[in-house]
Amino acid sequence: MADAAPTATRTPIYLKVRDYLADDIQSGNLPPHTRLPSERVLAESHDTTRVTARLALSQLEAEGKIYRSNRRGWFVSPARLVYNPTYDYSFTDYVSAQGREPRTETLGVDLTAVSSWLAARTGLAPGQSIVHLRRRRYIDGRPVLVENIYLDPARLPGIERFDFNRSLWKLLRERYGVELTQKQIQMYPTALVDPQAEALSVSAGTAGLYVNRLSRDGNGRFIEFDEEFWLHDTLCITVDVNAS
Amino acid sequence: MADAAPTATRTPIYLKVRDYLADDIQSGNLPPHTRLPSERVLAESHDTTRVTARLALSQLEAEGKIYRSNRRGWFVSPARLVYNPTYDYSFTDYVSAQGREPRTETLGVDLTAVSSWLAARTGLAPGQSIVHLRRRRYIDGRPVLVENIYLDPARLPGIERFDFNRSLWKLLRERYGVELTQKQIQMYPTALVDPQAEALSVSAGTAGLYVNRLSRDGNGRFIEFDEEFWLHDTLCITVDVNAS
DNA sequence: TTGCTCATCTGGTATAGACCAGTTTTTCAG
DNA sequence: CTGAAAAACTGGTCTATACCAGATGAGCAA
Repeated sequence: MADAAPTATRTPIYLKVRDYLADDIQSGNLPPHTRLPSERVLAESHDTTRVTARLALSQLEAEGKIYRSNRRGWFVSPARLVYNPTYDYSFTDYVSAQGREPRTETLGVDLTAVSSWLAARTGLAPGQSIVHLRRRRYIDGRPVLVENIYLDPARLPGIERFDFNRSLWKLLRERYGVELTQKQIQMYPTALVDPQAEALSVSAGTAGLYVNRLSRDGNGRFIEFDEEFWLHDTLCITVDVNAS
Repeated sequence: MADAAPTATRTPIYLKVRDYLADDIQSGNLPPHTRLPSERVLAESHDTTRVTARLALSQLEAEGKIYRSNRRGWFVSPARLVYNPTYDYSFTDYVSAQGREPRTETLGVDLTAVSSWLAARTGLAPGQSIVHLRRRRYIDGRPVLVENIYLDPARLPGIERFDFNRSLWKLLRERYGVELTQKQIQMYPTALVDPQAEALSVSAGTAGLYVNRLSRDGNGRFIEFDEEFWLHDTLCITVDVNAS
């Protein structure tokens, strides 16, 4: 007889908490970058436990509506950056054009050997020297991606000495007269794991988007291979196609 | 003095369990669609609790290495489908070409009115009649996406009476002589929530990839708008660009 | 063989704590 | 006022347990 009560309330608690917060975000009560109440406060105010509150928060994180900052709290995600990987606009141009503030940080430049994986993807000879550039990029002060860029020093002599905190494509165009006319892009959602997760100050397993791009010049010659690891909530990819 | 022990073991338990399973998958010990040991067994064999075992499993799920089947267990993910949304190949062709078995299921066809959101995206008049088609698609028996397709009955008379379990694009080409020459594609990672999550038999919050595609004919006239909700571990998107 | 029941297995949801490691704020000595 | 130390707070990881609901398979009845 205890279960004679109406079974209408079949919605799990964590989904109610999720929807409660989602409404607050949707309505504009919680603008982007606002900090949410702490897990303990959320749990108490919904009369539940931290584990359940975290379930709700993880749901919103998976939807891209909130993000976490290590041991600082949960924050409302800003709008996604609209990003068209087929265009030759630089990250800086994109971000600025959408009213946001871009920043690029070079994490390291070194000369390394082409791995067998990279060789298979690019057609370069395994073991040949290649310039490896690592960068971290920010939008409005939040790190949103890290990337590995591979450039052929034989094709681009002296490339390792430039300032990589600015647009690489502009550099290629202006200093080397290179136009990137053929691109092969691959991308898929996956979790960020450790070298990248740490570089973005997120915990391992945070949802991400992996994008790589192989660029050649008009003669089909290798110019650049770029691997980007994005936080999954930061971008919306667009592609326009006009078939012949 | 208790902490005089070497602090080498700073790796959380759930990451060890994750790596243990990842190795087993990587090495081929656990081929695609194999069921993993149950959470209770995993917890016991790693001398920990179910909560921690679930953390490890969630990590692998986020990476796309395993998937869950509602209350049946955790399974090894098969390879991602390579999918090029700019090409005119049908889902059926893609999947077959990669040695997998496609299946398409029509969930419903109805005549509805163009919503303001759809109008803004497509340029159609708000309120005008439109054919709404819902389908679910499978790879090797696993449901991997649900989609909403909107077609203009004025442009495609009688469209609602065809068999949608086959390729829509072939139908458009063969019965209506329509070629889809302009496409605008948007996509971003997000969680699957309820109408879609339920249709795919996954729990709300499962990671997904949202893709939409607006197609026009050679004259720029609206033909189709398609919204796809994919399980995030099922595909790898590729795009080729040849700039002029 | 077919179809049903039922026990058993699975993951899904939830409670109630605990300690740790960073971050932020407060406090207080100088 | 300044700067360093301490306290208070945050999420991160973890234990131990409970009950529920859907999936599965064994066993049995027709």
